[in-house]
Amino acid sequence: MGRSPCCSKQGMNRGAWTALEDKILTSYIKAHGEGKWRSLPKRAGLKRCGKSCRLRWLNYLRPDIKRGNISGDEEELIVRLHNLLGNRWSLIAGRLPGRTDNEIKNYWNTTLGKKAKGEPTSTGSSKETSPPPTKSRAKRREIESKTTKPSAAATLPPVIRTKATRLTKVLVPTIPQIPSDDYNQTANASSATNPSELQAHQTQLTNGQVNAGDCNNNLNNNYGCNDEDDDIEAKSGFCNAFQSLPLDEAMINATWTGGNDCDLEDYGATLDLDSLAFLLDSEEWPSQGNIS
DNA sequence: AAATATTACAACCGCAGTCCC
DNA sequence: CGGGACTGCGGTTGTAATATT
Repeated sequence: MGRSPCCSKQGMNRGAWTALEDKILTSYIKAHGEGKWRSLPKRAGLKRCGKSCRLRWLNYLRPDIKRGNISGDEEELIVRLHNLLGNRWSLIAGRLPGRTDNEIKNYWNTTLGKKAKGEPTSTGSSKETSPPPTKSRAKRREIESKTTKPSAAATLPPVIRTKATRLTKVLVPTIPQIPSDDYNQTANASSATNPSELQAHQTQLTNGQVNAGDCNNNLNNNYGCNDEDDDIEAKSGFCNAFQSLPLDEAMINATWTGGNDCDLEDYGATLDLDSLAFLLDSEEWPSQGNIS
């Protein structure tokens, strides 16, 4: 497959965007909408590659972006989601309204990743922490690569995947099969969902009979999502996680109650920070090995 | 005040999935 | 069905700003 030449073309601007370029891109997208990134620069009169325009828009210029000041709640959620999902920044970002995958990724790499490793963090002012040993970045990388791998592997949860992989296909992992008695018990405990439907759904999941579209429909039908423009990709990712769930009582009760909105951050309108934190607190939340 | 180190984050790179002819 | 184009993603790099020596 051919790769786009992107910014390597002669005459293309690279590096930091100017205010003028931002303005041109913003006004063009406002007038014509997103998409067709490859041809967008030409049509908009920008000397940038489409990729660069897309990135600039998604990570910086979009009007709904919330910038800076990641709150404690958000930080905690990022940590928990990272424990759960690994470096799938887009999925994590999908649960943090107004945050971009790039921002979360940067925040993790500069702040939270160090915390997770038990290193002193520079969050806020670096004056607040004892001065770190003097190392250039290259030296630090060299040292980290030699020294941190074994201990990090022992202390950090295993990362699911390192390569970019979209979740448009539903992978059905080995799902811990719930004994029917137990299942009926948990299903009956739910007042929000029909137990027989749930059981049928789980059977489908176990047998690999549910694809992303079905899952999408189920989300729409059962969990209050109605907007057809919803991000199927994010839902698919959600479906993957959903399929891995043992569907215990806490999950059924706490998470899937109905709602009218269908934003990415709140499937079923209850996946707000609190409920998601509750969800992640569940002992039954699957290990990462079940998700990939 | 100057030099050096460190941090934060915007931007780029390249792979992989999907679309479409 | 095959292959090129397009798009999205995570990893990595470049660099301005800030802190430290």
